[in-house]
Amino acid sequence: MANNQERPKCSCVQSSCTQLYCRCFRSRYFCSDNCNCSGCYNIKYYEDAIEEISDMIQMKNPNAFDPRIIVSVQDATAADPQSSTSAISDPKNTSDAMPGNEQRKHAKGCSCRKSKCSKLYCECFKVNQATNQIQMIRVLLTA
DNA sequence: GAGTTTGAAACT
DNA sequence: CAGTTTCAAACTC
Repeated sequence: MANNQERPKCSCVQSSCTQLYCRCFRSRYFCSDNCNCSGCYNIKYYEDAIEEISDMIQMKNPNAFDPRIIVSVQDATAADPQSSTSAISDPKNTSDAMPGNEQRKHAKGCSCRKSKCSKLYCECFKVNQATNQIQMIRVLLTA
């Protein structure tokens, strides 16, 4: 757990990594040494400000930081045998408080036009790829 | 490595 | 709420 395999890195210039443009910020990671951002405020030192800004954004758009986790179909059977009755297809089930159980997968559609969601331009595609890799690793570990 | 394309976020 | 602009990343050369 010490290593973050998937640390989103960014190259933000204008946003100071304080807007959702920034992948790190949107994923709620602090920018790291691997980032190429300039004027970055998304670091531990400015944690206070970041938190404040995040709060502001969340107030405007509660779904702003929702990870657009998508699909990961097989995961449902393996990790979540009992609660398959709900949560996924129930938007009214407030996603607010569910500590310790983050099996919910709400897909937030993309707006891809040209790439047909088969290029990394598509955020859904990216998430799928990441999920796929994680599953592969999990399979390897389980086997 | 510089320039283009692409889609998400921000803005009007 | 639809159209436009801004932004950072994926892609191309």
